[in-house]
Amino acid sequence: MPELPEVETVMRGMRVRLEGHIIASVALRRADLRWPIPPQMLDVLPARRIEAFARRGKYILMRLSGGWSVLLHLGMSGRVMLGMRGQNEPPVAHEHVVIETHDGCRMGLVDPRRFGALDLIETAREDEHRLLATMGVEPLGDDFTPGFLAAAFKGRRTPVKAALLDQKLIAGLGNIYVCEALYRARIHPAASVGTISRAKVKALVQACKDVLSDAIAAGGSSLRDYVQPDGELGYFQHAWRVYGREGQPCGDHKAESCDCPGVVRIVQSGRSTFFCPVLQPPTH
DNA sequence: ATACGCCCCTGGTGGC
DNA sequence: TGCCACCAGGGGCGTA
Repeated sequence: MPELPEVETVMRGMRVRLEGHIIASVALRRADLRWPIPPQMLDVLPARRIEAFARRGKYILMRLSGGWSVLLHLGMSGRVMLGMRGQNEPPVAHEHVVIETHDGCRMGLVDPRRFGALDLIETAREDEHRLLATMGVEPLGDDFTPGFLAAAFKGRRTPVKAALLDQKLIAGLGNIYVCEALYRARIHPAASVGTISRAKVKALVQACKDVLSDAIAAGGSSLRDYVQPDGELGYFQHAWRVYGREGQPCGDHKAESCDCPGVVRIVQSGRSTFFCPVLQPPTH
């Protein structure tokens, strides 16, 4: 479910509901997600104040008093359920972790496939964490520029789809938004990065930023308030222009139209890629 | 040092 | 209904 915009929106929801609150209890219903959950969370978290939230790529950081941070990744199927402590709540399947605060806020972490991750780290050493240390630039940050991307692409033959998915290069783009960004920039997903013109690189950087900020804006507006009893945010606008539209016309019907015979689906490094064969020709 | 499969795991969907 | 193959937003890791 979550790529950068979804993670950002989940984090904002957590911030609104939990920042400033004191943790009362932690329940680990399962000892492991992708990796073991450090059991010392049970000792460390209670009585600490939730000071701040941050996002790094697709990771959420929850910073606590006393110099501890909780690191959270939602994997493919992770969801954060935010609500109030209740009595007759039906149990939620795959709710592996529950954190409650003194004033009754309840956060459940649901993750059926358990590709997600949860860890406890010292706030001062967040950047040294093995999962964060090698992360690339934030695509919405000032460091992600045409110059940066052109330098990274120079002389390399990696397919551009794979390069954009590489979290060590750019942190936060996933399969859907990469397809959408390549479509907006009119670049074929199999193009070797070293062959992409400077103008196209520039368009690609802008397309990445646009596609992410559009989705964040849609996510924020779809949450009227953050007092929803669940974190079921999913993908906000399902109006993808190419993703999931194999055989259908590309674009968003209104603003764009194309005579293409339909969106094409190919598989690159084991994952589906969708693109328009007319607007994203193999050479340019 | 880079690149590519493999694998982790559960659930939904569509065909027979 | 049942069974089965296939697919799914991620990403680390071992092997070449």
